[in-house]
Amino acid sequence: MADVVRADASAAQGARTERGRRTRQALLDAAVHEFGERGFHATGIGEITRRAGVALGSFYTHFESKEAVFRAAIAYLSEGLKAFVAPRLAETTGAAAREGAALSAFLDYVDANQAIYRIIDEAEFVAPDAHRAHYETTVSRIARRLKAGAETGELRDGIGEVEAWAVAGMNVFLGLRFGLWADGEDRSDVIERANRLLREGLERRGNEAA
Amino acid sequence: MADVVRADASAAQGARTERGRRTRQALLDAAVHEFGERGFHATGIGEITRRAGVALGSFYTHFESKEAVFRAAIAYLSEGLKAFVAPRLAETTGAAAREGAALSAFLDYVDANQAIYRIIDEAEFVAPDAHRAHYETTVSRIARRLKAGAETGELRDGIGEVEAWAVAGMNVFLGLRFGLWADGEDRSDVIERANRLLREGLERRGNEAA
Amino acid sequence: MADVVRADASAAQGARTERGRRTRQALLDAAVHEFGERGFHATGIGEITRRAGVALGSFYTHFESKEAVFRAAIAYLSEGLKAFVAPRLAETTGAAAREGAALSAFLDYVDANQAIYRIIDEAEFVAPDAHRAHYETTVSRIARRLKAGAETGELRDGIGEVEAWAVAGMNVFLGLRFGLWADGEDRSDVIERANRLLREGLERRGNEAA
Amino acid sequence: MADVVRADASAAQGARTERGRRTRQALLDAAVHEFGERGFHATGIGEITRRAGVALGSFYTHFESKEAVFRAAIAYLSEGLKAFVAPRLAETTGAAAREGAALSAFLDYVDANQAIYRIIDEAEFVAPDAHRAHYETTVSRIARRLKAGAETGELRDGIGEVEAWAVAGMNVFLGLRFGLWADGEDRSDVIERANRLLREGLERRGNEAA
DNA sequence: AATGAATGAGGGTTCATTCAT
DNA sequence: TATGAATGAACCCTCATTCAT
Repeated sequence: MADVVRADASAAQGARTERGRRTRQALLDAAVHEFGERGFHATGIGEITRRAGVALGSFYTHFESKEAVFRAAIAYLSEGLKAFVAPRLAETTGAAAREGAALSAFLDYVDANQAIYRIIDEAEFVAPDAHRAHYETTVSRIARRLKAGAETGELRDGIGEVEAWAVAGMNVFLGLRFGLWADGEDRSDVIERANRLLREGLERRGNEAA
Repeated sequence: MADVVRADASAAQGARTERGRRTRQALLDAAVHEFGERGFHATGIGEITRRAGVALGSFYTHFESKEAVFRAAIAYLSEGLKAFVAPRLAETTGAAAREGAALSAFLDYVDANQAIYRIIDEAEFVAPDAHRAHYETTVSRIARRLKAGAETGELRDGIGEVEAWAVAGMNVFLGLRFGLWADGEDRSDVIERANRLLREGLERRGNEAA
Repeated sequence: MADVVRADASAAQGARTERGRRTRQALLDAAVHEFGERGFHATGIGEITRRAGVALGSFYTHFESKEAVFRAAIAYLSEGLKAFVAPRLAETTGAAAREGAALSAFLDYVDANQAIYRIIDEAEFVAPDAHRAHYETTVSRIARRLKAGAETGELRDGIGEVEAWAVAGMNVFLGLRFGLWADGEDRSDVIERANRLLREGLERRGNEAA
Repeated sequence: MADVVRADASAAQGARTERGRRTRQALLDAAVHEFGERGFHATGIGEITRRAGVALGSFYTHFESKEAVFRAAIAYLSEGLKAFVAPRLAETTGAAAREGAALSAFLDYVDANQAIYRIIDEAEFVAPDAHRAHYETTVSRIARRLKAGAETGELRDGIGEVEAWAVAGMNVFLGLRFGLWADGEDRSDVIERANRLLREGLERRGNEAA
């Protein structure tokens, strides 16, 4: 996710002074919240600047357009997620366990950053390239992990892109249902079940008989 | 999907005469295409009526509002998908095979109705209740099938909502990548791999050793 | 002037009904007045619609943009001027007299349509092509008359574009000073002097001596 | 033209130090170019300062407002023109020849300072008083020359303001067509024709017969 | 039912000018 | 003097919806 399309204007304009950098960050934070709560189309520039505590016109000192903040918001959340998940993966050993850790970390991140769902989903319409780039990066990270697991002999040989997209879809939907729409479910149970599905599949094994 | 929230105006207004029924259908078709191509916000009523070949004002003879056609479009696609998938499931036996058939049918439907992705995804922002209802219905259908598989002994006991959401996510993401964004991949390979993942999981079995 | 660049939207949109035609004309009249009084940049769409007695949005039912009405206004005045001058020329005989009649008619038109100056002058910045086209058409009309005068033997041979531009400039500046900025001067004296300049030039003739 | 309305801030502010004087001049030069290329309304302060190589805020150290630089630009060009034309007039004898020299010099000035047209024309809307003052000064200079010619007996008696405005219009339009919009025409021919028109008029003389 | 003109609130963006450093 | 961020009024245009025919 680190290298999601970067179309924001951070370099092109503004942010020459420390004060400018702070204002830009305030605007970006405000945008993440507003977009997350109301969505891109329902959010006006005025709402972003009001939340950031600056004048309307100041917005354009730091971002080229509404779409530009939106893209900046995607990059911000994408990178935030990556930074949040990485250490949790690092401290986990075992290919299957690592996928469980990834899901677990993802659920935790969603808890604290609910905006990520709406923003990345809405990107399908507002910034299709960034949307696709986000998922492709995500999936390629998963694919890399799965291939590493195959190399150590923990996972089956021949695992590739299809499996990675399947895992990504699983995580995203579980994050939607048990992260964003969480309703008091036992989260460790969710993770354990997802992990078992990934490890063993759904079929009854011979030695599991009645 | 049949019972997705019905907030459209089909019953409330219009459709009294045959002519009216045809106009309404032309508008609905046009809306599905326009929403699918441009998205809800980028599509104007005028574009729908132009595509349908009727005057602007006529739109409101058949639909209460823009949101109303959008909901009608969701219902239309939802029901279309259900009607398309059902017979393919009916002719398949075996719990695992049935999930493969469901995915296969879904991919085929997406091929012919690419609008379904954009419309249902955008519903998250435009008609959140319909969006959520769509997924919950989808998942509950999967859950019912999985439970049936457990009862026949083909699948593990205890399979429930978590697994159903996981399967749904898998299907949706594979449909996105290998249906909507298809790029010449071998589709039967996709289905086979997804099915194997679902049946056996990803771990190397003991008897698979070198 | 009849064939000044026509970039207005009269054909493309609106004006399908009689009511529409009336509204469009009201907007055009209002635009001519506002542009004439305040200029293009100082005039807002709201001022035009207020003067026309219609809602703001209605403007865009009839014109594509602010620039489009401006171009329509140029064409309107250009054609109005031509229609006003033509009969006065028709009833005049003699090449030199005809130029005097043209100036005289022009001064009268300016009296009643002061907007023409500001609108055509401002076109240099707002619609440069229309501006240039206006002058080129004007000049070519003058050139045609001068050549006709040369053919009848009233005017010198070899008169061409240069002389036509000179005459045009003379007329425009006299119109500016003694039409738009008129300050009680005797207009017939102006016309007579201009005409004499055109016929005889400024040099003292031999037979005029003291 | 020297005494065109001076509303610029040159005296009022800035220009205390040598550095300040240089910055002010850089801004004025930049403004002349930008106004000449894009026009008053399409030119932003930021474009002027960028071209001048100074920070945005510095603009207001040297000019009171955008209108103020515009007026300064008018004065600058007006005076430049006068300074350019004067020596060419001084070295010419004969009333008619002097008008030819004036036109010739004007065309040469326009070549090198195309901005003069757009800036002075746009002044009609931006600084009407300066615009009018510019033309009145120009015309009064012409009138003075014509009257001098009448006094020496070269030109007819009774020549006055009307003739001066006519000459001014001629020059301006010839400058527009054969200076600004020049298209490879033979300039000396233009000057000769204009001069002949001024001296002799357009009518065929008796002694010109076939 | 159908038509197309009319409505007006709302939104993104610009830009001359001011301010703090 | 110079800098560049900050300000906020103003403006053009869009578009869902209503209305008169």
